[in-house]
Amino acid sequence: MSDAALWSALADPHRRAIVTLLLERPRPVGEIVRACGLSQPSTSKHLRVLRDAGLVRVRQDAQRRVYALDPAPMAALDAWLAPYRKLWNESLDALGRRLDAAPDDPREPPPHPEKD
Amino acid sequence: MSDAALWSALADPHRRAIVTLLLERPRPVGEIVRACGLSQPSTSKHLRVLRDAGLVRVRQDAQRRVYALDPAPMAALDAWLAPYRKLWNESLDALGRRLDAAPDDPREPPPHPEKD
DNA sequence: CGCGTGCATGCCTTGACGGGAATATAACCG
DNA sequence: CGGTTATATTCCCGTCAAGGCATGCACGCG
Repeated sequence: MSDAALWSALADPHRRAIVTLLLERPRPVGEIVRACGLSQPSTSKHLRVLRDAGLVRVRQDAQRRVYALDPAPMAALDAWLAPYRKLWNESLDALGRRLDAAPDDPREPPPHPEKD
Repeated sequence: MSDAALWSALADPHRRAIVTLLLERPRPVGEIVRACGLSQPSTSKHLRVLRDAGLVRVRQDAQRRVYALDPAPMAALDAWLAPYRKLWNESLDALGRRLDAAPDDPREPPPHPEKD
């Protein structure tokens, strides 16, 4: 599961900030450094993690390295999330209904927990 | 922002496994322990993290604690992911068509979206 | 009641991670 | 070539999280 690299890459707030930053447009390292208020080495290390996760690609422009977002790996997140998506729609929907509905409606859905 | 709790909760592979496990049905702790091969205390601690992130709810049934998934917080992940979703659709589409549109492209390694 | 079961919590150790400073590397400029 | 800019890498340290063990706690049962 190389999902692991993806999740752990995005688990860090600074890295999510960088990704969000690159959502607007590609940026050179120096700009990212200034934007997220970290030291240049730390930023470079974060960028390395993102690169290893496949989330960003780098293009060399003279001495500068311009980092660009590659959103493709996030499709894996979306795929992982997919089974839950319909669930939370149901539950949010059911919640609103329940708060507003009859006092004695059934609480347990058909799929009953088994086992003793 | 409690996004942090959510992301860090799901960043751990064991916790993702637990969540996936609870996707099928609610389960008591003992069952989760057996399923993910950790010690009971470790499992309980993971469950605590998931509970703090709002991802699971617990129902007491005699001595047993039955954990159930609460997918609602994942909507936040979905929301975060939303801006990228259209991007990766575009890029996947464009990827097969024109990998390199830059006129001055130096020599980028072939951007292979392969998983290892 | 006391005891066994099922789970949570506290303590401790270890390993991974993040941050900064210093240093290395690469590219441009003169 | 030497110097300067822009970024990557290394070293070191503090912090934190994960895991196991021992223990505490609640509940049900005999």
